[in-house]
Amino acid sequence: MKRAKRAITIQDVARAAGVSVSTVSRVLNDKDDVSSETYGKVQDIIQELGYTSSLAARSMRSRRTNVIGLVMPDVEQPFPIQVMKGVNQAIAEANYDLIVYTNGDVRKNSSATREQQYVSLLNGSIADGVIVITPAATTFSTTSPIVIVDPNNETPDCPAVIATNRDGALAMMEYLIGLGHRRIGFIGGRPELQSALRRLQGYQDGLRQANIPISPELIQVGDFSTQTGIICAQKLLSLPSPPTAIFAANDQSAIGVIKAVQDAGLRVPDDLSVAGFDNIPEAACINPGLTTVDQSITKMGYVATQMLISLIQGKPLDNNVYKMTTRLIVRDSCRAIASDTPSDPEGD
Amino acid sequence: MKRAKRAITIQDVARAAGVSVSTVSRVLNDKDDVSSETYGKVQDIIQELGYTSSLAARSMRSRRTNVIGLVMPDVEQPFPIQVMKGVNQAIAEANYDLIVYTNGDVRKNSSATREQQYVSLLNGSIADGVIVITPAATTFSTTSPIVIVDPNNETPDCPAVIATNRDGALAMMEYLIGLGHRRIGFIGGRPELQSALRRLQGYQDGLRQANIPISPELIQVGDFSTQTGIICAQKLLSLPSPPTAIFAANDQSAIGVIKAVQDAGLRVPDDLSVAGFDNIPEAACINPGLTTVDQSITKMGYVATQMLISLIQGKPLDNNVYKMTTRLIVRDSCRAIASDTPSDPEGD
DNA sequence: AACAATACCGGAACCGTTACTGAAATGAAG
DNA sequence: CTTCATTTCAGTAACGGTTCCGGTATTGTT
Repeated sequence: MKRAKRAITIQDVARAAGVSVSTVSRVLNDKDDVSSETYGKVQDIIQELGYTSSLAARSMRSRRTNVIGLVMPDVEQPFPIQVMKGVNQAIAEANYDLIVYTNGDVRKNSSATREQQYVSLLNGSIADGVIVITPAATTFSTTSPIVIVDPNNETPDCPAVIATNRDGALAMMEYLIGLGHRRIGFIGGRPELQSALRRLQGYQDGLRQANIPISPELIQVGDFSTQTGIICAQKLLSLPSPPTAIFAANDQSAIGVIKAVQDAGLRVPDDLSVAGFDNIPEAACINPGLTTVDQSITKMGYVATQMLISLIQGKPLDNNVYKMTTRLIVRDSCRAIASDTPSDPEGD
Repeated sequence: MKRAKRAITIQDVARAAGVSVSTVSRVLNDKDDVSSETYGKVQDIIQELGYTSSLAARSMRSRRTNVIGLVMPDVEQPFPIQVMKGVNQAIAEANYDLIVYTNGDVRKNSSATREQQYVSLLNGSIADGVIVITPAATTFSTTSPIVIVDPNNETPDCPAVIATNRDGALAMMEYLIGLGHRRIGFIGGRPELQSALRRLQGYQDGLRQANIPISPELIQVGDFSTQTGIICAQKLLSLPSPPTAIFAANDQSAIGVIKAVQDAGLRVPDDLSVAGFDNIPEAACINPGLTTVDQSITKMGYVATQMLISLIQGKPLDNNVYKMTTRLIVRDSCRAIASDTPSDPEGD
């Protein structure tokens, strides 16, 4: 590894090329008032010295860096990772660069002030715009464009991409009820997040729609983690009258439910149906395949990035809020209830 | 969303507090020559205005940012994502911040010059040190510390974390041969990567050790992707004398192999044993569970970060190269060969 | 040939921050 | 009452770029 004492600066290039610093800068930024001869000479020197302009210095002076900032809540969860992939795709196509800002400590992340700090940090200095994933905060103060994925308020006051959480959950409930389930357990997500509340609402609306009374004991408060999914599932299973299906507010929890059920010596879906929400990659490869609600997480990141780039380039948005439609993904973790229910046994 | 016209600078804070800019700077950096009275006043104003210092300006002036840069080859692959998680953990513990630099386009990433660009970009301006994952380049020019995860040369000239790729592959071969397999197919990784070559070497050494001749037709050149895993598996299966086991150079390929085998109407492990390398999370949840080689990917990121932080703080490293030991993970995708081999059928 | 227009380039100011230098104020010591 | 050290702060020069402004040299126009 070569380890230079000092980084090569634009001064070094200028000196080597025998031109002024400002001329080198013009070459770097493809300004037109440079003779092709000088342009070539400077380019050669840049190649030769392996010069890369300092992002810090550049962004400080000219408020344009071609870098997009991404603030991630937690790198352990599949959801933000999936969003990040979508962001990455859009970034690549638009010839921007991506800087991800993240803090490993989960506990710190719920803090809204910390999120604001990151936004300020990126936006004020380095990035032309910022994307924030699943913030705890509901509002941000910023000088450059911002787009929020899965915002934490119902009617976001800044550009955002949201999934139709209630509709998706409702669709799942219609599916489960259609399979004959009447006692359906629900494992919620972190209650401080809007998306979790909307999914709970879909659950409740589904029951109401089918004239099934809502039983509070069937509703558990989770936190989107596998571990808590296991615990909540155990609670539901130990009820005097346990549910015949469990709908978890995200796939991570649902995977926990499947684990708990199998550990209890029961089989999915034969003894209990399990449904999730998100359609993360793991949902397809676990056994049994998880029936879930797809919300095109990667596409959410992709769309958010396109929106942000439009804003950066000064183009107005068609819609300030992009609603990502959800889609029911039927795999093998749910089954029609057959025993002791003399309803309509369709051939399936 | 509040959208200020101009970001708040240290000047604004100084003016509001009635002190000089340099005093505010000293408060920010906890220098000792400031009276507690002034300190409190300035802190209050900072809170009130919601001031965050510009990372760009700060890093330009003082060569200390408390930020660590991570250069990722590709955000689609599980390997770098796993490493990133480990990096993130160590970052959080050490109270650093993390900036990830990535470029979405896979084709661009193999370019060594592009990697160098990213390294320069981060190191020269923003980050106190840089971690590079699975570079195509073998050497980097940099002014600040750098640690490489899975470097692309056998004897790295800069601090690195490497898995014992050959040993791990050898252990897998011993296991497979111990199960009675003699015709073992191999699906390699991207041949320009050192880790892929070392695994191939482990495969060959395993055969040699057991006095099994190396058949070139059993060795396929892959690229670590699931898609290519499928294609290579199909080629191997269509051989006049197909293998009884396939060892893929990574889990992604192995998953492709399982798909291809199942699509061909065969069963894993009954008709064919399949083994992988990496132990990515998916390996545990596919059906059948993939027998693979664990190389503690997350820990690689964790260790690399600790090494980098030591270097940043001026502490010398015990070892310039950290070798991560590999471990055989036996799941359900391999089975002892029973039919038509009158060797030694040990009870297992 | 004289002048205007244009292409090309250098000089200098500035972006927001920190490090260094030094000055005013205060207190201690002679 | 002077002298000197100490505390506390303000002023200023960088850091590495970009951009505006203006100055030559070249070209075009009459």
